[in-house]
Amino acid sequence: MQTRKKQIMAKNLVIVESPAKAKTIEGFLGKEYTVKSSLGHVMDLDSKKLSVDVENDFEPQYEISPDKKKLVSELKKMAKGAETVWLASDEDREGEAISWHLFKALKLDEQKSKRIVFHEITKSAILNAIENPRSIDKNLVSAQQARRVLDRLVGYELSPLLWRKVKPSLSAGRVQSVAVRLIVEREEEIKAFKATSAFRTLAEFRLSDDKNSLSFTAEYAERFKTFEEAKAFVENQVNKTFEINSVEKKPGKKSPAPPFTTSTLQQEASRKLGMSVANTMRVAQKLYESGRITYMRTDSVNLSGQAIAAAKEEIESLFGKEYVKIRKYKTKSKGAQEAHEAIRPTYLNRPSISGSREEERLYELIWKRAIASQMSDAILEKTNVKIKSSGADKMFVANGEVIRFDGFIKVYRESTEDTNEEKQATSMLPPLAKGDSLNLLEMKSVETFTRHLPRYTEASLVRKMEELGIGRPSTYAPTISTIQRRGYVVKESRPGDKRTIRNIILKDGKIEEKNTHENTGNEKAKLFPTDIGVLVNRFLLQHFDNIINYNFTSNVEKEFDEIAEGKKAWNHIIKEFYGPFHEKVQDTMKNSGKFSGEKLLGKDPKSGKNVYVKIGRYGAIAQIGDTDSEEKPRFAGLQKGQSLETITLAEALKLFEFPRSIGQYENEEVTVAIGRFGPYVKHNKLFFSIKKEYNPASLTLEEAIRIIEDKRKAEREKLIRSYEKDPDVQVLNGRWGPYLVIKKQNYKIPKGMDAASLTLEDCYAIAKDPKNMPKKRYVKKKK
DNA sequence: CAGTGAGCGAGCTTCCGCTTGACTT
Repeated sequence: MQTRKKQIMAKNLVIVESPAKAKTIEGFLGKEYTVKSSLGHVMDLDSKKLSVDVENDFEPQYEISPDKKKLVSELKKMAKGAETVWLASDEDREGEAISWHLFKALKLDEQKSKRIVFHEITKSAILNAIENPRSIDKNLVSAQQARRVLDRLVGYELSPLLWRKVKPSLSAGRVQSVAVRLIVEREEEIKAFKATSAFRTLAEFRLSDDKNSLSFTAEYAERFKTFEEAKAFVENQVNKTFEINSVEKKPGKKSPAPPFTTSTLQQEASRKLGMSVANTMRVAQKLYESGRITYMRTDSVNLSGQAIAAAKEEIESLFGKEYVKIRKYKTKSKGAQEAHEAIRPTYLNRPSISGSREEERLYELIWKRAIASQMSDAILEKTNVKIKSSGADKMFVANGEVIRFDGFIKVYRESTEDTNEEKQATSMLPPLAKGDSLNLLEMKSVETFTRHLPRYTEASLVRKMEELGIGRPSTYAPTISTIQRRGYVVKESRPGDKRTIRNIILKDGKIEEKNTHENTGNEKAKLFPTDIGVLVNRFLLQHFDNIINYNFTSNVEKEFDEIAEGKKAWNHIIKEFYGPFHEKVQDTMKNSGKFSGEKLLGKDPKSGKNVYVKIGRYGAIAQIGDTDSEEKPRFAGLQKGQSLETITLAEALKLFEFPRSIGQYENEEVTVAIGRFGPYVKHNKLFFSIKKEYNPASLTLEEAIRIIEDKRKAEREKLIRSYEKDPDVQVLNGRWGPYLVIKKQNYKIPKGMDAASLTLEDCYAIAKDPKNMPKKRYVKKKK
């Protein structure tokens, strides 16, 4: 085979991290080069053990990652046949370690292997790299090792402590625990927040001598604390005269945002396209693999010279020379390693591509942002107008903004942050001059409330993490799913409350008081902490505040830098940390009791016993009676939506009304109970989930029978075919279409076969073919 | 996920950062 021959004969083997990159680079290099990818790290610590010898200078026990065994042996074979192996992993701490691990795993020869680096995937950059090889930077590798070992020690000592003291299967780590802390603390701030209100007074004016001129709005420079003050003020404005006191014009400008990094892409895709962080990355990966964009996991805002030139050309041809402004951006984020370019289209002369709807929209966003980053400033003219009332001490103020030259705004405008700041409305202003007399069309004093800090969205959490230097572009999305999977945090939409707003309106010389309403506290796809999240955070804060300190990562990063510079030995750094840390872990393990968040709600009126809520082995539970009393306490799980913090005694007592017998059906007892997955009806050993439209507390026998019959009907419709001769064989209709079941084993039905007309023999044949076996799930979660 | 929470005890869970597939009943 052609490729095989080429591989054996290739004089040079180049190894990069990503296969898409390998393909591109192979095109740049001649026949004498074969380019392969390592798919990231090839060696790691065994996940089953601590794999760090804490007694022996913290020697890490690396092994070839189980899913990389095949790849490594393949690369090893190819390396043997090559004259030179070029280790071309990314130029950052992790990349250096990947090269080192490849060197070890492939058993490379120092004479025959070279380390090269490049920051952009262009022919000249690659050729330049080949001209300037170096050797592996062992100090940088040590810094990575320190990072890896520290994370392992923290994660694998804290997590088991949580299993013992809080709940099994929990986890803690340098990054995830801080992410949870951010969300828990934001929620606490929101709970402690008390909204206050003030009255803003807005007036709509028009020039007196020009009935056709544009009307505009100005705000009085004082806000009134009370309704009475506001009312007195507005009443005093009746039949007063208004005149322009001053008009001030100032030039202003706006500059474009830098091209996307992983974090800014996630934020803008969330705000502008409503995409989740994980989805954004999935779609970006597709665009990358199909050669549409550069690498999507990057912390760099840098563009290659080639890209800048292409952007310039594109802007010139689309909008003209005056729209071009070449800019070099510098990263501001902590701990950025800048191994790649910013995220940009591979070809800047393509404003759009064809693909799935999401691919098209995300691509367009990336194109616009990259193009706009090389465009001129928008030139603005800001106007500030002050208006004097004959019946007020302070002025009314109007702000206007006119765009004199649109510049980059022609293409792209960054969306605004979700903050608690009120938007300062600017409006279009008619031509105004000092001394102009104005007619008052309407004046309104409106009650406005202060707002609490916003809850985090996935994307705004990433932004905050980046700001703190916690996590990396490749881990933002996975970290966010981890903290949700562990049950520390939930992403939810919650309806808000209606709030009454008082208004005082002056129109046509008459004063009117009016109440209007606004919706407040409505949340869409925001992150909320759960009981467990709050509890684990409290536990960690109590015992390990140094680790979930917001500065922990940036402090250790400084030490990693010193290791990289050869100023410190990596295991010294680890030793300094581990001594006191490990002692604290052991002390907590021994001397601290269960950390269940137990809370006394009150007394059960029937038995007089104490009623508690706490976190149990499977989640939040209510308990009647004391644990150390002679009589066993009774337990009941809390329902979805209930929380330790908000549950009342009455609500907790209600939970003990289950399981409850509600009658007989087909000579079998029907009971209602609440399980881990919500309320259910039990009948003849079978379970039937109770849907939201029913209330389990008052479920009648009739309703229960309907639930049972509905499920039976669905079951009947599920069955496409069964066979008299062999009752073990069934053709069923599932979520993903028809499938075959033989003795509880599922099989895929090959494409092109009609499920309804399968004979028993067909079924056996399908079951025999290993192709139709359901493959093992990648992420296996089994007890 | 499977409808528990006593008590005993075995056996399991877990980190962060690099990368893609393979896959869902």
